[in-house]
This record gives sequence, C-alpha cells and structure tokens, in this order.
Amino acid sequence: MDTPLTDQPDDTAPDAEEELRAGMEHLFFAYRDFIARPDRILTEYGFGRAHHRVIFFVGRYPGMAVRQLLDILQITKQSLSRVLRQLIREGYVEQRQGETDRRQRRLYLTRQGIELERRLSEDQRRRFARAYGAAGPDAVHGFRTVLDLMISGPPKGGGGG
Amino acid sequence: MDTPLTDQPDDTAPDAEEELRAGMEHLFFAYRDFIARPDRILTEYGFGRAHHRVIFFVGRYPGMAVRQLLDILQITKQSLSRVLRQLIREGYVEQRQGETDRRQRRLYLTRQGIELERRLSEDQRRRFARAYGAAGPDAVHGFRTVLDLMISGPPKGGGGG
DNA sequence: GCATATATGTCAATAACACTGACATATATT
DNA sequence: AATATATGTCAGTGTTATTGACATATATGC
Repeated sequence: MDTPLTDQPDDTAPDAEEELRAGMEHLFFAYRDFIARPDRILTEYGFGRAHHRVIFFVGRYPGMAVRQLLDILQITKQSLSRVLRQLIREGYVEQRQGETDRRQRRLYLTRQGIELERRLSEDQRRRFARAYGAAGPDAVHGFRTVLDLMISGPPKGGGGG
Repeated sequence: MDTPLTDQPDDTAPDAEEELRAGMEHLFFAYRDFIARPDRILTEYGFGRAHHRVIFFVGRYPGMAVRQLLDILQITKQSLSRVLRQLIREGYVEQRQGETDRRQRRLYLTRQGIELERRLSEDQRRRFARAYGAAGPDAVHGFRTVLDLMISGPPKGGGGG
C-alpha cells in the first residue's frame, strides 16, 4: 500500500466512492455469471454470444427489422450480417419482407429458434427467478429502478454515454 | 405473430415470465451502456476491454496475485498474459515478488495506471452516482440485494453456473 | 421522373480477445 | 526427492468486432 486510491476525487467522499466501486464490481460479476452458462451451450452449436443476443431480441420482439436490431446491439451491420446469415441458413431465424416498407426484412424465430431460445435462457430465467424470489418485491422494484436509471436514453440529444 | 413465446413453461406464469425477460433485457442494456464510454477511451491507448478489467481490479485490490485475477476474470492465463504484459511494458501496472510466497508476482497500479483507472471509470462512477442518487437508498439496497443474489457462489460445490 | 436517402447485404482486410496444447522456470509442500 | 503450485511463453485457432468500399431494392422529396 504505497499509493492507495484515496487521493480524494473532486466531489465524492471516500465512503461513497467505495460504494460506487462495489456496485461496479458486482455488476461485472453478475453479468459474468449471467452469460457463463449460455456461452457454454452455444459452443455446441458453433455459435457465440452474438448469436444469443440476436436470438434473444428477435424472440422478444418478433417482426423486428434489421435496423432496430443494429440500434439495440450497437454493432455494425457487417458484424450482424455474418451472425444473422448463419442463424438463417441453419434454420433458427427467418426473414419476411415488410408489408408497409418492403425494403425491410422483418425477423422471426422459427420453431427451432424458439427451442434454442428457451434452452439458452433457461439458466438465466432461473437465476433471475431465484434472485427475485429471495430478494422480495421491494428489492426487485429497487433493482429495476436503479438499472433503468443507469441505461442511457436514446442518442437523440446525446443520451449520456 | 404465428408462434409467439407463450407456450407456457413448466412452472412460471406468463406475467412472471415477462418480468424476468424484461429484467434480462435491461441488464443487457445497462451493461452495454456501462462499458460504452470506457471502450472508446481505451482505443486511444490501443487497449481493449480486457485491459480495463485488469486495471479496475488491480486498482481495487492492490497487491493482488495473478492467480486471483485469473479466478475473478475467469479467463485463461494465456489470455491474461498478453494483456498484462502490455500493461506492464507500457508502465501502467507493476509487479513485485510476494513476500511470504516468492512465486507470486503481486500486481500494483503505477501512478500512470492510477490516472488511467480514474479516467476510465469516471463515466461509470458518474453513471452509478446519478442512478443511486435518483433512486434513493432503499432502491439502492434492493439493487445490491438482487445483484448479489444473482452472482454465483465460489465454484467449490458447483456454485450455480 | 429524377435525385437522394434509407434498408439491407456482401467482400476484403484487420484487430481484440478468447481458446487449446505444449513446455519452461522458480518456489513451495510433502 | 517427488510433486504441486504460481507464473510465463510459444504456436495455432476461432469468434466477434472493426473500417472501407460497393451493390441492390425501395421509399421519399421535388
């Protein structure tokens, strides 16, 4: 301990500083453990985390356009393209031309895709259910409140990121 | 909407199911926005997210052994090695031989490393501080409770992953 | 209709970050 | 002395991301 991190920042007391860092650390751990199991399942299919994200969001919002998915995932279309191509080729996702805007390729999970989604999210749902159940409704409400406040707004006026 | 995700799982009501998935989605968004700014700063240095993780944990736990860092990050030593070598070579992290166990190379941030850590975590601390402040102490307590319940225990008896 | 913008897709090259496997050294433990 | 642990390195590979360039189909503004 020669140069500990207690130089005192501009406006934060050391205790608050510690509380913030503890929160950051635990968010890291929670996310790390949240994705560990799906990551392992995905290797069976030759898929990666990116495939899971697509499966998750298309499952949650069927008929989603590619553009929306890009905005959510915040990756380039080239990155998404390869992943999406694989998922379509192997029968987990299908595309249908948009009805009002025929440039769009709206995305849907196939039966097979729905099955994979269930399998991937099983551990995650159980993990959430256990934590929610053990913590109780008030804690869950607090959890969601803080989580939502931490999310940047849409990048219209420069969200906060 | 031909095959919506309402097949009914084993033991969960559809509303609870929705609540869980909403939580999962928002955890994804929160984490995505949490790392966006540091990621951009890191490119200036030719570093990546892995460097940030090392900087963060070494800053938080000075004198940490390499083995501990590996357990926390849950990556292979080969992966850590490259990152750590860079950080040491460029003067952000230094190693000192352990006193009780001289096999260990204990890790410390240099002055330069501490500066970088501050810069990287600035947005993250502000983000947490804002969310904590706006949500209030009860919500923060609930947030931490749920987050902690979601983290797998140490992999002694098969933690939960 | 023409110009332009949007939605989507693809090719090529590159980088970050993870992996496995193999091997080496120093030190600790039994 | 044998074995285990802590650390490090070399080589090869795969996934996910990037940038840049270019192409097609469709929508929108004038």
